[in-house]
Amino acid sequence: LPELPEVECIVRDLKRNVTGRTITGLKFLFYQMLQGAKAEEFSRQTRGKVIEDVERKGKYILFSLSSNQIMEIHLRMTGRLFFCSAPVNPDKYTGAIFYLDRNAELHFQDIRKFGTFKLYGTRDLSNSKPFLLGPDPLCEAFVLEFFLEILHNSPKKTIKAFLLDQRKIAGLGNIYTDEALFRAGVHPGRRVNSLNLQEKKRIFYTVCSILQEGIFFKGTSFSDYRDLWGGRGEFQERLRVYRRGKEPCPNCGTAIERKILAGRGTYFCPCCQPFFS
DNA sequence: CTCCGTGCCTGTGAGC
DNA sequence: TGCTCACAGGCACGGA
Repeated sequence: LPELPEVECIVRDLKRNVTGRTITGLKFLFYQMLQGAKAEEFSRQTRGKVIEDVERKGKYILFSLSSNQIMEIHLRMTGRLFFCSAPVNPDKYTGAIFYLDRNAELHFQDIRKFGTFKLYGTRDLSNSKPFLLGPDPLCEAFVLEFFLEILHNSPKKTIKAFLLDQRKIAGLGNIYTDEALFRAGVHPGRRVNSLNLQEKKRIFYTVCSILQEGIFFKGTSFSDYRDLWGGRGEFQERLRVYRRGKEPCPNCGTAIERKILAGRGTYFCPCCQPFFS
């Protein structure tokens, strides 16, 4: 499940390996990622274009192509990008192959086919989804004062729903949200307006630090995530509550609980993260 | 505004 | 062993 740290790792590797390369061809093996767009048209518009830059907005990957085009890829649940410097046979989950110059290939693979591709002009960028996201928690502008302000604007939301809302903050998913709240000692079902300043400060700090730690350990390969070369991250070994229902809390030994909150399987320690309103 | 359910997909693993 | 079925959670959408 690629969240901000996983997408950041992929984008860093893409920057080093595909920027400056020309897309010499694009072949589709399934079409769900196009969401109704015409494959032929998509291929025609990317063929011959130079990848000038790759960047991340939240969990979106944006390729800047020559002739002022942006290609947006979202990996959703099980999407992967796999780079190879020489041609390889696609596996059964490969949905698209970008042929690059010097014989390199970039394969898009997706078991569940939820991933999406979009293509638009740089002029339309301000109307695109990635531009409508909340602030990136790793950017310099994301300071405590700002976090307190946006929290203040959503008093009735639960803190878990708030952190997962990409219009408030961009990049957190289910794994890093649960881990950040555990480290902050805050129950995921708490309403934002029930949090005191200390708790808000701890959440701010743990959100920032958990994401940086996730990047440092090359992401969470709990199940599906792989890096640009198919390698695994290491952060799954450092998860303290996610998918550890019934196991003892690493702080106090109490059994970790699992409940559905904000529509997701949610893990927390009932002792270290007490609920009250 | 906010919450909730549904749809999109397929692999995994528990239980019978 | 082999079958069924709930579950995994990203985002969009419609309705309460």
